[in-house]
Amino acid sequence: MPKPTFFNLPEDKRQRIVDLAIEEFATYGYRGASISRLVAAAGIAKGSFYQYFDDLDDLYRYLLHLGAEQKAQVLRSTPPPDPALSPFDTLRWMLRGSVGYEVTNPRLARIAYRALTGDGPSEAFVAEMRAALTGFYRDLLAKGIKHGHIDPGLDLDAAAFVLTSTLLPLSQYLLSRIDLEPEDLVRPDGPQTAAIEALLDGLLDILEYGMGSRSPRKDDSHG
Amino acid sequence: MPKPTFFNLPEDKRQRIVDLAIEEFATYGYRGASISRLVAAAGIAKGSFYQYFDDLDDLYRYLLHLGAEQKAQVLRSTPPPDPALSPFDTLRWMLRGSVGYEVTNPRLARIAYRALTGDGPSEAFVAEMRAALTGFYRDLLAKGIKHGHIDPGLDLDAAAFVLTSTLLPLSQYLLSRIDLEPEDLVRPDGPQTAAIEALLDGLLDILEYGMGSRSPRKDDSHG
DNA sequence: CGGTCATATGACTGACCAGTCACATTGTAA
DNA sequence: TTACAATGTGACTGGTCAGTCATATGACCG
Repeated sequence: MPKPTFFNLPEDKRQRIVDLAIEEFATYGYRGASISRLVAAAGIAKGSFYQYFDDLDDLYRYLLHLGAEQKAQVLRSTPPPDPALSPFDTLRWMLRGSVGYEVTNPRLARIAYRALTGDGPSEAFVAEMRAALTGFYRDLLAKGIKHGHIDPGLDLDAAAFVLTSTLLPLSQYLLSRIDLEPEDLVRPDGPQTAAIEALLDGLLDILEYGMGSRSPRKDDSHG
Repeated sequence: MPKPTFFNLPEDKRQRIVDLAIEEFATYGYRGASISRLVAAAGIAKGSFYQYFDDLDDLYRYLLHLGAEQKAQVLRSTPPPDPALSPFDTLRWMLRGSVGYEVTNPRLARIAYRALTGDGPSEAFVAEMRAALTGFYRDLLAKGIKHGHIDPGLDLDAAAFVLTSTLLPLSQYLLSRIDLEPEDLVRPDGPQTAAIEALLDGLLDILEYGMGSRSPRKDDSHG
């Protein structure tokens, strides 16, 4: 965590440092980021950086923390669906929120995505965060089975893996497909919003149908 | 591509350099890899490195090329299924081969995986390779529709994205789940092989059911 | 005014790195 | 043996970097 000195900084200066740090990490990745370059861009002395942070890693984790907090706040702004409904209703709600957030904060989203896919402090860090995500999806599906929305014969490991793998890069995929002005994204009635919704529907339809209750479970005797 | 001098090297020396280069990139990533460290480990002079390669990027691309070639060779060792069958039969065949290869060459597989998920020469390089993969899955599904194995109402963009996202990290996921001795993997009747097959079945079942022909396409009117 | 504390500064150190190049060694053919 | 080409070598250059520290600035209080 940053030192008190950092939080005592005037709002605009602190924000400038955060913005430039996001730009630095998003451009060069965790390994490529440089304190020297950052302080030069921010117009502060090298020594000042060390008044604010222990090191680059400290700053990096703070940015991840910031992103997680902002995303959680966006999610809290709309009420979650009834937990008794299908897990895919919950997923749809989560994805609307997180995609909306990430698409309006693409640079920080990119850092967080990379953190979950290998760029980051250590392999263990990455593995830990991914495992947490997979565990969450697993629980969600287990609840879905209890409520009869998910096929009881489902391979939970396989299913949780599919969800993690698919939903994690989703925002990055959408960002790569829609090269557009950020203001388009704010308008909830824009054409891009509709395109995003359509793809999200197509995606969840595949997953929900693939994992949902099946009357006669398909006899799968390959191999 | 490496220079002729590299290919003129005695087999064992060349192999040693390749092995240590794989170790270097797998451990430190594209950005973190160091020529100085590599030549020290390999016991060759810095100058010699430049007799063999233009630079680290040259070596890196050569390793990716090598991995792709080896994987293709493994795939060629078993005949592909009838193209008129379901795309998922083709996928099953591909996955058996590539998972088998990657699980026995985990270090090089890790480099290739990272290359496709952000670590690498440039963002453009990554995007290009991912796009090629997605295009391949898209074509495969399109053929499946023609033969009646895939739902004609399927959102091809969404489906190809799901396949790319799921199948790309599959080997890495399996590798993380099975901490085992490499020799276990060679034995085609080992317990790990069965576990891999089971998860692969569970995975493809979800995807095939989600994308396959549906008699009455589910009415999906969320939103 | 003087004193004290928090903050800002940037020159400096030691480490690492990529890439070069003049020279050494080895292989090969005349 | 000599001559020549291919290959091997590692000290050296110029660059970037993280992290330090003595010093400077400014704010606040007595």
